[in-house]
Amino acid sequence: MAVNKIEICLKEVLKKAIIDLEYVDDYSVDKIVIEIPKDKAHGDYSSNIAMQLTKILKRNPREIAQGIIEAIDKEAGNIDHVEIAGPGFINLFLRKDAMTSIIKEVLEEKDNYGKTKYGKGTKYNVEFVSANPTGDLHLGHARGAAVGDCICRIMNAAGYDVTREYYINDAGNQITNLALSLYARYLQALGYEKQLPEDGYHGQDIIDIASQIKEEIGERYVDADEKEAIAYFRKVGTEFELQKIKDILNEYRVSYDVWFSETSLYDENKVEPTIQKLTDKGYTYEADGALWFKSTEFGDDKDRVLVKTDGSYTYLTPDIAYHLNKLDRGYEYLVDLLGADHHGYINRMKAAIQALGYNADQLNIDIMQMVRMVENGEVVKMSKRTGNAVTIKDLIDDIGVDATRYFFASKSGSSPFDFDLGLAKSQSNDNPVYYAQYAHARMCSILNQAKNACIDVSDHYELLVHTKEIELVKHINEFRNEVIESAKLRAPHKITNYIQRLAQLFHSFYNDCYVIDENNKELSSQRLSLVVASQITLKNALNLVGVEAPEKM
RNA sequence: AGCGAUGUAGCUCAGGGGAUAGAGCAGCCGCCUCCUAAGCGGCAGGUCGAGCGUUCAAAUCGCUUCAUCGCUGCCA
Repeated sequence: MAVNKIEICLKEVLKKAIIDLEYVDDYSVDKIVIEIPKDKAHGDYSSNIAMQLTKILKRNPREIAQGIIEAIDKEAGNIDHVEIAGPGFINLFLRKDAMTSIIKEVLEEKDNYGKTKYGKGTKYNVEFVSANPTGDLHLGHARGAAVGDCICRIMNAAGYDVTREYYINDAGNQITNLALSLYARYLQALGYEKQLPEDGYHGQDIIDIASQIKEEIGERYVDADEKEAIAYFRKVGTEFELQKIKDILNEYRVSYDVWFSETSLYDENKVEPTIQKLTDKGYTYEADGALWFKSTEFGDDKDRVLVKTDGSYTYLTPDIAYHLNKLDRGYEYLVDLLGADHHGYINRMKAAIQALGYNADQLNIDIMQMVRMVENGEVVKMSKRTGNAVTIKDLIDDIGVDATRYFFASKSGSSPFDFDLGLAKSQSNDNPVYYAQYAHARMCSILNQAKNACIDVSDHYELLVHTKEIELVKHINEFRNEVIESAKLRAPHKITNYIQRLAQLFHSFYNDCYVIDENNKELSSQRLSLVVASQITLKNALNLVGVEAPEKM
C-alpha cells in the first residue's frame, strides 16, 4: 500500500505505458519500483522497470525504456521530461510545482502529518526492557528502552495498534536473593552482625533501600521469625526496586501500558494449566526425574526441562505461560526485545507457542546486540563515579535524555556498538541531536519574525523553484513512507537518518533562501509555508524518537 | 566444536541487488553591516575483512575462509 500521491501517480502512469505498449497484459503496481536517485542529476524519481522487463521480453533494456518514455503520459504524471540513463534506468524529471502540494497537506494535518493507517490496526504487543526488579537499569537496558519505546511510537504512527508491556520477574530465586540481601543490609544498618549471602546483591542501592526501610519500620524485623522477615523484604524490596525502575524510565520518557507480574501467573493459576496443555498435546515426557518439553519437534537443538527434579519450575515454564497469556489476550503478533545474551531463547519459545497451537511467525524476537562502554580504547565496565555498572541515570546525568535517546535510536539494534562515554560527554554540543534541534529552533525563530512582520502562510507555491526549496519539499514528501518503512523493519534509526537529512536540507535552504522580505511579501509568504511544513515535519519526526523539539536554543 | 551477530573513512555508525559508497565526530581552507555561526560552502580521507560463485548489474545474495563478540544450565 502506497501512501504518497505523487508516487502512486507515477507508478500508474508507468503501468499504463507498459500495458499500452503490450509489453505485458497486466502488471501489479506493487511490482513497479520507483526510487529517488542519490544523484539529483538522475531525476526526481527513477525506475528500473525496463531492466526488470528484460527477463520477460528478452530485449535490450534501453530499447524497452525507449518505448516506455515515448508512451508515457507526461501530463497525467506531472512529468516535465524523461531520460534513459545508464543500463536502462528511466529518469523522471517532474514539473517544478509537482510536489509543492505536499506543503498544504502538512499544514492541514499538523501533528498528524506522518501518521497513516498502513498497519490497519493490527494488534501488536511489544515487550521490552523487562529487567528483574533487583537493581538499577544499565547500559544495555538503556538501549533496549530507547529502541523499544521508539519502535512503539513509530508503529503507532504507521497505524498499528501497539500495547507496550513490561514483564516483571518477581517470583524467582533472584527475588529471594534480593530479600536475603536486603534483610542482611537492614540488620547491618541497625548495627547487627549479618553476612550478605554469597551470591547476594552487593550494590549501594541495596544499602540505600535497607536504610530507608530502617527509617520506616525501625527494629520491627530484628527479632521476628526469619521466614516472616524474608517474606516482608521480598515484597517491599520488589516494590522499591520496581518503583525506581518506573521512575527512571519515566524520566527517560519511556512509558508502558501493562506492567505484567510473574507472580500473577501463579495467583491466577496460569502455569500448571499451560504444562497440562503441552502434556495433553503429547509434547512432554518424564525422564531423569524431571518433566521435559519436546521442543526438538519444532526445531530446537535439544529438549528443555519444565519441572526440575526438585519439583520447581525452570525459568522457561512461567515464560511459556506468559507468552501463551499474551497470545490469548488477542494480540496478533508479539514482539520481544531481548539482549544478545538471550538469543538461545528464540527457538525454545517459538517451539512452545507452536506446541500450543500458534504460528511461529506470531512471535518476533528482536535481538539487541551488546553495548560496551569504551574510554580511550579500553572497555570500561564500571562507572567511575559510583564504582558500579553504568546506569541509565549516569547517562541521563552525563549527556541528557535527548542525546542519550537519540544516540541509541540512531544505531541499528542488530549491530553491537561501542559507546564512548568520554566522547559523548566532551562533544555533547556537537552531538547530531543538537544539529536537528537547532534546525527546529531556527524554524521557530523565523516563524516568530514572520508574525512580527505580518507575513502569513500562503496556499499556493508557484514561486518555490529554488533547488534548495525543491530538495526540501521532496524530503518532506517522503516522511510518511519513511515512517512506514521504519515501522515494518522496527528500525528507529531510519527515522534519525531522516531527521538528520531534513535538518541538513533546512540549514542549507536557510543559508541560500532568505525568508522574511518585506519588499517581496508573496515570496516570503510562500517560503514561510515551506518553513512551517518543515517545522511540523521535524517536530513530528523528533517526537517519534522521543526527543524534544525546542523553540529556542 | 555447534548456533547467532558483527567486520564499510582516523573514531562511532548508516546504506543490505542498481548509476560516482554516505552521515556525524576528528583534520584542513573559506563565509556573520542581513530571519540563531550549535550554521553554511569547499578540501582531504575507502583494496566495503579476504576468496570463489549467482546476475545485465554485488558493499548488498550464496558458499568458503579469517577476525571479534555473544550464547550453547534441571541459572534467570
